[in-house]
Amino acid sequence: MYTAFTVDVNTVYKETAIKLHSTMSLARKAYHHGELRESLLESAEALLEQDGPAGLSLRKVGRQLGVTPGAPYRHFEDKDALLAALATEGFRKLRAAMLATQEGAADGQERLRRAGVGYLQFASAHPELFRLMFGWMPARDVPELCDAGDAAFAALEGILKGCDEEGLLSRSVNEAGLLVWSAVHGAAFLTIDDRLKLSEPAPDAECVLNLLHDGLWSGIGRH
Amino acid sequence: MYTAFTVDVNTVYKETAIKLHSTMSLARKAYHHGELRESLLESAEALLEQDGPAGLSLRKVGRQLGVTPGAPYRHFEDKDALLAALATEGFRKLRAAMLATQEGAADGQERLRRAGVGYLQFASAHPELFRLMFGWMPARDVPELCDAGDAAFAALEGILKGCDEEGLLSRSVNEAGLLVWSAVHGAAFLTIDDRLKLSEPAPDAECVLNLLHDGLWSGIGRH
DNA sequence: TGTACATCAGTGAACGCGCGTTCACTGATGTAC
DNA sequence: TGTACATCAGTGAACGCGCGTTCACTGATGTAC
Repeated sequence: MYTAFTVDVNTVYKETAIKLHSTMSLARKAYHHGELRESLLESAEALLEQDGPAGLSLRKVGRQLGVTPGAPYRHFEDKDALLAALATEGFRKLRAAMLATQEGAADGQERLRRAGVGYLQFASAHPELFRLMFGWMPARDVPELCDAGDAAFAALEGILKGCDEEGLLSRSVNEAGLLVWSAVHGAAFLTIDDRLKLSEPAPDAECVLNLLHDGLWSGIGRH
Repeated sequence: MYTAFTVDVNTVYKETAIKLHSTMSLARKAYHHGELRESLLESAEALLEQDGPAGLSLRKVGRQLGVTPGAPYRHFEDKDALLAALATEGFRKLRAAMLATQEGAADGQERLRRAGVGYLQFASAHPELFRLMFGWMPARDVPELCDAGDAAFAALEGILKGCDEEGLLSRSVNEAGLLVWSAVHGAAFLTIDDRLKLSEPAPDAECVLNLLHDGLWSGIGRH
């Protein structure tokens, strides 16, 4: 029984990258990794953020996990499937980021502001993933991926509908949505491409979004 | 003298992809291409738009031009240099697109609108190039490329300054710039990623931009 | 509780591929006299 | 105008590389009895 070694292994090898699990943990190397699918996704995202999309290869991900080149194929049909799973997870996280701080918001306007901050923070935290999600997704039509993308957009739409019901909007939900989404999405890209030199040091997500929010809400024109 | 064949060649081989030039043109195959640098850039952009960044290789570009794999190295130090040149040219075209229809505009507001339309049209016409310009540029700091990018931004800034001098703006040029650029940039990405399902068929650049413009100028909130 | 066995999740070697890049070369161009 | 020659812009063969993917295999797991 390998499990007999659990304790020693945990202390002796904790400095190695090998992750130990209660049900497997063993001397040096597990034949069965145990959570390879999750680990692949994690490693792939780390690699993506580090080297960009061109630097992401299945072999590298496997290598980083101490696993054979063929191993990932037990969990993903091919490389594209891994990327799709990555993007899908990304959309879920993006949605979660928008909705994370909704509680306790006074009104629709404040809910919208908070969702925008979440959007920008997500993009800043995962720039390459964000690019992958938006630049690459249309190529493949994976239902799961599309659903996750739609759900993220639906979160924004829901908040705007709330605004509308509260009588806050001067135009249709669709028009307001186009404007709001464009502005936040554009700001996200400009931020991760480091094209915003508004101040030194670079302004954080909340600050950028407050500027956007004020401008969007009341316009840039003199009335 | 090969030039003696010019006329015949032009008629006989016009169906082949070989481009003939007054100073070289010859039987079937020129040793010296004549305009290889320009041709490489053209072919590379076509390939980029067709297959995306992953599908762009120097060898393919050369092949498409009927030239040896080594030939491009007479004109570009390496692949990155070609990409940088492509992006540089892209920023020049983007700037030109923004400024192309400025003449005859009644005021700053109209100038801003037209610049926005140009921006959107450029992105629609060259989606992959647009992505390359914005996603990839920060990696390398090629002075020419940075200059071209700055010049494009400066065009927008100039128009906004004009608006400011005409007393049209309710906020600073910097704040208005962040908002306007974000909105148009975001709309550009959403457009090329085909995420805007406002209407069927998809709205054109002018239409999307008019919506943005109205919203930006007067805000989405009820006053 | 123990044993047999189907299933699962890895191994590791191999495949063919297209890529970026180098290099010694050669044909074409253009310039000096 | 003609000739010699330096320079330029190609050739084509070769290099090593890392990649995605396949495949027969085997160790580990979990389930039925």
